[in-house]
Amino acid sequence: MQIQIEPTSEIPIYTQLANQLIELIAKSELQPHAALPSVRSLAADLGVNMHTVNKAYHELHHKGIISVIPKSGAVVNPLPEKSSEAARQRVCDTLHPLIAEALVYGMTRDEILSLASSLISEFTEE
Amino acid sequence: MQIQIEPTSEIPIYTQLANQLIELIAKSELQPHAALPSVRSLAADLGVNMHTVNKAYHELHHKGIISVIPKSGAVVNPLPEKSSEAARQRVCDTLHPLIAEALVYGMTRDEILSLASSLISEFTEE
DNA sequence: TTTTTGTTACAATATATTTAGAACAGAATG
DNA sequence: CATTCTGTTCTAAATATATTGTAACAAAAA
Repeated sequence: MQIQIEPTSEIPIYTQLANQLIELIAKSELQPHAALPSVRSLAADLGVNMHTVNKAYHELHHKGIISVIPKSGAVVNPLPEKSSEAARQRVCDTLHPLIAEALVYGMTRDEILSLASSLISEFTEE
Repeated sequence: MQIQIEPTSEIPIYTQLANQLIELIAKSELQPHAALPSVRSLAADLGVNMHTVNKAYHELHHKGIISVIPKSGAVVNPLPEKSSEAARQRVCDTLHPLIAEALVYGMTRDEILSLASSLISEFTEE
């Protein structure tokens, strides 16, 4: 489980962890039905508190990306064949201000779209 | 200045404000060299504290989007003809985990790219 | 049966967010 | 020139969030 936490980052540790787990799933390095490490063992590996890992897991659970089975553990959910409306809305809400920022930075439509395209390739072609 | 703040949002007020100002600039409703309202007047309009508006302005200043002239006021910077490497990096850093999330939600490459494209149009064609 | 698991509870610390009040000096306005 | 407005700075306080620690519990797994 190749995960790097930067304790001095302005991004909360639980968010860093949730993001990196999402990226591992997107790259299929964590496949559907795969069991995630226990909150205690992953916390020990990363040098953070159990509750911090637990918080990351529950954020992923809330987004429907993993299932947390009480007293047992967490497993990766299968990728839905069709994205839910709620999921698309979540992506849209985050993407909206980011697109505005990119435009204000002087990025062109093509620059933005090819950046997005290359980031997608990074996950789907590795 | 059509800005709506949601006090109960999990997104900090100063971030909501900064994002909406960026969107106004992206839509050219706030044009280059336009003066932003004083921190006191905008704070009064929005029903928030002066320091909260000040924090939003300085975040935009830090991103190079506006200039804050001491003891005078804030003005919108001209859109750069060419996006800086730092700006592109900032967009990339935010876009990277979002793309991963969209893929894990089951969104296809085309769904993601056409969502991005339509969001770009929303700013450039209105 | 023993170990491991997530869960829950209480507590403590640190940081971030938001508000408030006041004072200051430079800029803008009349 | 005098007044008003401006962002800046400072202190202060309240609230929320983030992180860690310890402990105990009951269910699952070994």
